[in-house]
Amino acid sequence: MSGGTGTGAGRASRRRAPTSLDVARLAGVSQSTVSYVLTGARPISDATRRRVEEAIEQLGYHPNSGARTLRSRRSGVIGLMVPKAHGNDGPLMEFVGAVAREARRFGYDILLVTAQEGARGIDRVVRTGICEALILMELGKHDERIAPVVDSGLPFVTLGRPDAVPQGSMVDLDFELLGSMVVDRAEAEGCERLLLFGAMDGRRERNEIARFLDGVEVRARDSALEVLHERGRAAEAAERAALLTPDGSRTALFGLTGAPSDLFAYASTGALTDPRRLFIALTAEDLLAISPLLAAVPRVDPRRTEISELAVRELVRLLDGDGAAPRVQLVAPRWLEEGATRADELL
Amino acid sequence: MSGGTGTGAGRASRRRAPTSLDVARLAGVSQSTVSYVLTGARPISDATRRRVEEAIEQLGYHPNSGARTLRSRRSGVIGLMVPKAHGNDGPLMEFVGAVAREARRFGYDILLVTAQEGARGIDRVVRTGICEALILMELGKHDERIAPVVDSGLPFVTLGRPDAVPQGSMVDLDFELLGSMVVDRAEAEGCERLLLFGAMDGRRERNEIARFLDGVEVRARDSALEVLHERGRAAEAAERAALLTPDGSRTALFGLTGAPSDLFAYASTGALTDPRRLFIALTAEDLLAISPLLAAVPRVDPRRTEISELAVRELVRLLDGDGAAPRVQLVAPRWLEEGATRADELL
DNA sequence: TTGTAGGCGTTATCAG
DNA sequence: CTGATAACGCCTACAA
Repeated sequence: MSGGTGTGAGRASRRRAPTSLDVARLAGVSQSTVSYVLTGARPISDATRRRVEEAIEQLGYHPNSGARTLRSRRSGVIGLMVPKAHGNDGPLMEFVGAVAREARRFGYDILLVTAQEGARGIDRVVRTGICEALILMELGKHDERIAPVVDSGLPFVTLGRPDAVPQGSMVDLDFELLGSMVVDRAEAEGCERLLLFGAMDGRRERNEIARFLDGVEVRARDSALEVLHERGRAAEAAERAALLTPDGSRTALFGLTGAPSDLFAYASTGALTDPRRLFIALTAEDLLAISPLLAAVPRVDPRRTEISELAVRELVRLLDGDGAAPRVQLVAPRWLEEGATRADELL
Repeated sequence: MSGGTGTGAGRASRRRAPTSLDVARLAGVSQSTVSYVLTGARPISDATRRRVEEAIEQLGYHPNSGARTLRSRRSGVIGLMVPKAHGNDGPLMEFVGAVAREARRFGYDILLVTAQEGARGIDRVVRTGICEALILMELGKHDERIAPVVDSGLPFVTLGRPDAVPQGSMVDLDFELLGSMVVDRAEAEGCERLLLFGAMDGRRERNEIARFLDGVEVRARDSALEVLHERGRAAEAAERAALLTPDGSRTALFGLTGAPSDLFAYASTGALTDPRRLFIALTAEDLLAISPLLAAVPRVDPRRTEISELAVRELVRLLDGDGAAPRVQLVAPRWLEEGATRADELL
């Protein structure tokens, strides 16, 4: 490419983009053949396929999205309903990024639908045909936004389950399993008590906490472990745990929700220096990653990336498989052990 | 609505969506009239307008996005290039959410383009006509993804400036101003020294840090303030600051980057208990919001929401105004004072 | 102030 | 295995 208007950094001459007809002419075939090469909806001889692909390459042809959507009624776009960020939105971005990446692997793009738009927003992206499927995050138990989704008949997946919505699939962390895992762990660590903190009892209406507590309860039923709840903050829980723990016994401390900063602060005062009496575990929030003090505490991986990817794959299954039935999939939490539980090393 | 197929939660009968022709028939006008009512591209009498709007309402009509895009070459979609999350992505989500909300205010939707896709991804959304404009986040100094954007001739805005890209607009925090603000503040606080931490010198290649340091340098030139750099972490900087500070004098400590956890830990040891000797300030990361220990420290608001909104409005200006020239807009940082600088209250 | 008609670029149904 | 051709739903000159 010597001179003229090459592919190079020319002055953004906004000349008409090549169409499939241009490709067809260059390849010496009909327009429909080009389409069939692209969609693979019909067998094409290797010879012509090659010619078409060369023409596509040569012209830098990209099929027009609007025309394709209009004709095929498939936009290749998945709507992602994101909640309005509240406080620490790091985890949220992890979901969003993972969803977007995985969607691309299957040829889909992600369009953001903010929670702020409410049911109208869902209605809009669905009725205008912008989105051909939906992923819904942090749906409330009886969310107004579920109606237009179900009404549309489009396939959808919810991340975290509000209540059973039989028309769509669901992907979530297995909070019930997590509950039993925590009980198991506490016992394995030789604890006599398990003290839960993070305002768990105040949030029975939140499904994930209810399920976690169910898991704890069921598993603790045939166990000698005493389960206690702490209304307040982590530091208070830790203090109470220390008071509750006689010499020679041990107490486990577990917080489901994020924001362990006060525990962090409490730990740094040296009040949690006896690992023989206290076993501490948390859910893995990004905060911990940057906090050397809590890096050694066992954490539960909430598996956000896996959940996001699974949600996308499930949606693709619903889109591809014609009469694929919706289903619920739970992802098992995992213990992350980056170090021993040596609270005496916290400082 | 008694029986039959009302608007209610019927069994998602995916019947054909109403078209503008349906609306026209119901309103007793021609199809084009419906279009003109919607686009406002031609004056319509109040009577017919009302009839059309009623028909639209009655049928629940939404214009088909594909058809509209195909015909008008405007998709109403803005591509948002998000970087791959690294560590603490809370700030990232703040940008994304604010961009999405503001875009909706102007009738645009946001499509995610992951950095992972690279230049190919940009090329794709641009050439297929999915996006009619772009917002680029965290572009590298000489980013490969800038070429296809410029080539496309589409309007775009960068958040944070890599290097001058005269074809597009830019919106960013005024880091130079921030530099001078920090120097000013240090002087106002009666400090003799300003100690900067957060690996600033190691990241001269990052434009924002370079600009911040420029601001510091220029402002400190005609000042008695001594400016020092700390390679290491916040805690080390604080320790060094304490060592450097003779009785009766005072040192300012400022960290530009986030992740102040080690300063946090350091503060909680009681090592920073003398506010007469140390003045501490930080950029406001979300981490601080949940950390009672650092809540009282003066922070700089990086104004992510304002920057995001401004970026969207700038893009709308480029899209609407025909020959609107690209420009650079810097947002002034602000001091957040939620409390005095009383390090002795940190614990 | 309103109606008529052509075409945007693709897919998919006809034939061959 | 491949070609011609009719929509998909909307916008917008051109006519009236």
